Amino acid sequence: MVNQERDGYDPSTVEQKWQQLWEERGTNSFTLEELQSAQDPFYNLMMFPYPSAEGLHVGNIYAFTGADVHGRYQRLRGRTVFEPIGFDAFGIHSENFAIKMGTNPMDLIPSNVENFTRQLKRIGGMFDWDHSVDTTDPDYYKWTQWVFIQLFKAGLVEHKEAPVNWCPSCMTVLANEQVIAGECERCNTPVEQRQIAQWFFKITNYAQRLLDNLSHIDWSDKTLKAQSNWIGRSQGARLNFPVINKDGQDTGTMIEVYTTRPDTVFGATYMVLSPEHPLVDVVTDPGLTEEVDKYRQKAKEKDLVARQKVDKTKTGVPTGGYCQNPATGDRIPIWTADYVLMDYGTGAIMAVPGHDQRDFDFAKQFNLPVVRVVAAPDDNADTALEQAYVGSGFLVNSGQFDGTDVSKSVEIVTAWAADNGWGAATVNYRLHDWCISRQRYWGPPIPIIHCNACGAVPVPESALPVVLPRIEDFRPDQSGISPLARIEEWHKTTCPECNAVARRETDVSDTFLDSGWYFLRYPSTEFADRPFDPDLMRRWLPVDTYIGGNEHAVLHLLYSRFLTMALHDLGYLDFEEPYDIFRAHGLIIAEGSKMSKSKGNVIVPDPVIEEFGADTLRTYLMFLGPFEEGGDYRQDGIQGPFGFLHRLWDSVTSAADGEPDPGVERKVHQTIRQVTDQIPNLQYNTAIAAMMECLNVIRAGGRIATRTEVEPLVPMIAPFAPHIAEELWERLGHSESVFEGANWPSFSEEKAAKDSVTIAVQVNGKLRASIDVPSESIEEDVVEAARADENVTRHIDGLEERRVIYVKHRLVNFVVT
RNA sequence: GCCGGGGUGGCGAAAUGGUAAACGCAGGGGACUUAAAAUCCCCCGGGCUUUGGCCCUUGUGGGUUCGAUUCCCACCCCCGGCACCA
Repeated sequence: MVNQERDGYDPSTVEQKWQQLWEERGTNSFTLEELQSAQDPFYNLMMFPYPSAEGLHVGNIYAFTGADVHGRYQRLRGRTVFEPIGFDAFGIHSENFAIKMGTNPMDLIPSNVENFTRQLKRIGGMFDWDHSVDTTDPDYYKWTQWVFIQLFKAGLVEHKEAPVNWCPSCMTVLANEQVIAGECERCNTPVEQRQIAQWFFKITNYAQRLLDNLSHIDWSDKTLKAQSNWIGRSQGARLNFPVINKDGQDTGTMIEVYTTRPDTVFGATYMVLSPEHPLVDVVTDPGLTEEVDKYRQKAKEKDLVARQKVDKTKTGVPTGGYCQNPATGDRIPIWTADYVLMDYGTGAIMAVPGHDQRDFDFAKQFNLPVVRVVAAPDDNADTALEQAYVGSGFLVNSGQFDGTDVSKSVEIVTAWAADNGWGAATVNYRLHDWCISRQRYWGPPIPIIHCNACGAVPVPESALPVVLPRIEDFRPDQSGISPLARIEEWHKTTCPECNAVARRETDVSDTFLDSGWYFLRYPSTEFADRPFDPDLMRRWLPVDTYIGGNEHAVLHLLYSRFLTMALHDLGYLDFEEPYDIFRAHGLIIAEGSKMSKSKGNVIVPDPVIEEFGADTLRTYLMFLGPFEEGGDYRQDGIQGPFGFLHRLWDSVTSAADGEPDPGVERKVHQTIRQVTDQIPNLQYNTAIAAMMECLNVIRAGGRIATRTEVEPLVPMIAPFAPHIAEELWERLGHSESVFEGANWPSFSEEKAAKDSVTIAVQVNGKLRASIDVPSESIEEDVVEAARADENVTRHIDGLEERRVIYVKHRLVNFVVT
């Protein structure tokens, strides 16, 4: 423990004082006029939290502090920094928690938001509380619904049937994460799939643009890669296989398959349709209908998670139908098997067991023929296949294409198929359309009215918001559909077009829609008549820096890019990418292992702030390790930054007038240089270490600092420890906040320059001496000084000197034999 | 299986081709003090040592280089994500 009596630093007094002053003076908040006229604007965004009942944990604080440091630094450099925060309070988490507690989410959320607000203020974030958003506020979700309607009008919204996880015992829709090992997490009943009509956003229309833009946005590499993998562009071909009857005659039905290896078509020995494929009924032999139906029913009973698990033992049944392989003319059987997914490609494949491991496994299981159509350079057409071969080589057993190298075969065979009218090159994406329907209560109602005569009609914009009614019975029940469907007085309405009796859509929208556009709203919260003001958009958007967790690498970050792109195309925005820079922060663990309630190692910030202050906690978190990699929170380690801030306080408050010591001044300038370089690159841990080192030099031997030596450390520590920085800045005689005006210190290369340098002297790469030489010494002098060193002499005497390596200001290496 | 990120003292870590272990924690010794705290000074990867020094050490094995924690190849382990994507 530090003696507070002596140095007078009491974190809680200082922090309360400055938090109050910031609020009174409006230090961190903007008026509308200020936003409209801001010079050199910098939009500093961080991912807004979901306000849980537990409150903020140290992982949240870590993320917010790292982003806040970035914003505060930009402000100290003179930029006008807008740093808003809000609450992503709709969604299944809040709803499940409310169900568990037996509380209505409408009561639960405000108290959570209040608690989060208190905690966020306490850690000293530079938040503009006048521009906060809460996604559950009708003034906000009015515009979420507006976004839906704009996309609907643009033809980017589609209503179609899609499978959902269904618990037959709870009679409710489950989210994927509520399905544990194929069973409902609440009652352990096996989960099945149900087809329900749902609303989709056609994000796949944008797949190529979403992929292409990745090459010019400045994002963390791992996030870019995750998005690119998620979009999953693949190049291949669609091939048509005619269905034939028992006599080998064409029935007029075609099965279209997608393949990335059209060149292996000669090896397609059977076909597989996904159990959901509509042609299964058409091709199935009447004698096998029962078997096939049984299999399809079994597949349906699998939940969506289990269905996609890799399983060594493949299942499937023959349909009794046949196709003709258009390359060989052979008759090949049609099977149905659940290893083929309706979701991808065309939901049907040509099976090439020789060159696809899944098809190979299936063929072995059911004794289907395996034909080699690619041979490795040292193999031939008859080399046996022990497993699917996917390497390089040349085509075999492929008619006129025998001998074609596989590097060219895809193109050549596709062209042949196209010429003969049974195929075409195509691009396929793994990305699916975005299902935004939720058969739940806690979200914004989807603003659609279903009319028997007019179909699905959007709610007129003048009638927005469609307010989510407070209902006591918000839990899922036996009816199995959205809770709002039970409230007739709510969903019964009239059609906006024909005035007939009609019904409101009773599904609510996905939380990712709420968070998909929130950054557009922050600057415009004053405007009740528009979601975002065009002038403010031009001044502040796109976001300059967005910092958040990589757990949102695909969903949130992809959806918000899509919405921005769509709104751009509709003429609402003049940019199409929302975030210039995105950086993913690392994860905080505690005492070497992941924080979890069950382990009981969750660090709660409040008691830590109580004992050490927010400034120490912030500085410690940023000191733990590289911000983009995370760190290990250890209880004992906080003493380091705590002591550092105390010593800084002591040195600043006792600083004397006078000339700085030249050696100390050099260190100060070197430190400014390093910290200035590292903070914008989020290298916070080493920037803090540099300041610690600098203060150690200033205080060495118990010396009292001069004011010029220690003053630059105050604005430099300010991004990390804003309260103590404000207090010390004031005590140094400044009347304004350190954050008003560009108070970042400057350095001079001249003053940072060393007048002597330590040179490592090696013989054959091994260190034999260290010598000090004047930094402007010429090579010859340094080499001679090195050669003169006694220990060096011992190692080179009597040997032949072949080379001397000289690296300025670094080393001399004598290469001898 | 695929795609990321990692593996360095007792611990968190630093160094991106040039003195491995900066900074901090924990530990040990000393100064100041009636005492404690705070502050300041010293030690703190391992081994050998004639105390001058010498040898070993960044997951493992190889390579490139005067020189490799850093670049290349192969392998092992840990963490995260995706996963029958045709």
